Amino acid sequence: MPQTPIAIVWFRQDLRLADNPALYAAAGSGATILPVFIHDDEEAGDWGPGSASRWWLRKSVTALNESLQGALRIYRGKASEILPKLARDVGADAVYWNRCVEPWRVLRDRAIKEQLQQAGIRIHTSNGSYLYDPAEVAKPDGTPYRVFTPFYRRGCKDLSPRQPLPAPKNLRLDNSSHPDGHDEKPPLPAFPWFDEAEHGWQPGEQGARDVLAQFLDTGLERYAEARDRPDIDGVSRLSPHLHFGEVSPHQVREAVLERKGKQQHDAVDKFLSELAWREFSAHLLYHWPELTHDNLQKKFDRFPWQQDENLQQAWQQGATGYPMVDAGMRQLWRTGYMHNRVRMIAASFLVKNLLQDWRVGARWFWNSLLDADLANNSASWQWVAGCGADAAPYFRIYNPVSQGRKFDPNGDYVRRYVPELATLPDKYIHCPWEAPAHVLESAGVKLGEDYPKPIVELAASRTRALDAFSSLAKKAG
DNA sequence: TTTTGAGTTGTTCGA
DNA sequence: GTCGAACAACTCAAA
Repeated sequence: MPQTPIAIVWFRQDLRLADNPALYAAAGSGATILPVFIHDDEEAGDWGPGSASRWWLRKSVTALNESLQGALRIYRGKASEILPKLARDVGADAVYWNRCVEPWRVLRDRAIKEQLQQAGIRIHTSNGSYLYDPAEVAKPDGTPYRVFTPFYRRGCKDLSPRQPLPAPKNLRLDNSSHPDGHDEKPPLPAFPWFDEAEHGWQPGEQGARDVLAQFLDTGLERYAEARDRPDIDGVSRLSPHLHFGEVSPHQVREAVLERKGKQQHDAVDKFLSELAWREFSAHLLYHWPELTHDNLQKKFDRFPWQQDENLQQAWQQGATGYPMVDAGMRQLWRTGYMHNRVRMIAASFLVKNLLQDWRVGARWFWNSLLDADLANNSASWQWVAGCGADAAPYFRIYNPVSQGRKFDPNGDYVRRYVPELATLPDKYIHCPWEAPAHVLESAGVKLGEDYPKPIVELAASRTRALDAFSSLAKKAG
């Protein structure tokens, strides 16, 4: 038997040492720490990490292992088998982890907890990943919120997030050899074609710290106006770091609040409310696990989705003939990332103008986004489709041309990702089909050859979407 | 229980 | 070019 008790710390979406409540508690117990990560694709079912996420995850786990001086045991397989066996084999006294909201994890973790407890092992779980514990926020009558504003203004008001915890000092790590673990074989690289140098991401806790520092220095002050502009880098770019828990929302919140001077007041509030949307998505997924696949509003079960694989493929490939949509979809394919404003435009186009089921889009994003997050992705797609928690006005249908003119006024963003249109004048950069023949010719663009003609007509497809929505309103449908 | 006010992100039309 | 109004009906939150 070991001289000191052994505590397993099970890392999941909290790949950091600082402000990690599970790690902090385990270290504080005086036990020898045995850190573990498990690639559990089997129990994840349909929602294991997508292709792009795998690239990130692999790097981030490696970075975490380095911070832990190589002590991280990395396994591949069913956590419900690996963890109890490991706990038995090493004679663990306790197992620590931070809770997640993905339905498959909630179910799995509950079963593992019971199993371990029956074996006499102490389980210690924490809320490591959200400012407001999704299970704790509730209306006065005890039921969960379905609308953002009251959730944020009321539900979260009296719950004050914790101060970030320091990284534990003098971690007593288990250094014994462990031939059974340490499956270092990385998952297949997901996006073999994408150029790592191009996007400049650095997965891991240090990378997250750098991105946050950069945002505080140069991004925050203009965040309120710039966040909607894909042509200038006005967003925080924290999303993948937050998703994998390389930085906690508590750390981000605290850092941002420190900057809440007079000038940055609005920007800070705006940014914190964006962080709160992440909280709201987690709240929704926690309370409505069917969010990933069922319309939250049941009447949408009879929405007349079309199923057209040609249209879906054109959308996926960035070949719809609408530059703003195509630029976004190509940015996604090339870099594993898409600017938030463009996500809404591209998503709205698929769901409203093409009448394709939101689940088709959600699946594509899940697979292609480095920051794919089940709560954010599911909640946001339902929001765009109008079947989500809050009743979006039925008439909110984005026009990719007006959105382009408004948020990419010089066409810089389009030109970056749709280079075949690069020499087109600003006036036509968002609507090449309206350009006179001689303009197209001098820009060297043959519509239908170099760049597609629009696959649907905007006004007609908008009317069609409005009709589809009003068909839902009819009683007894 | 009933009632009232409100609901992230938009577009179009006509004055 | 700018600006305000219209665009369904519904659900949720809270009084």
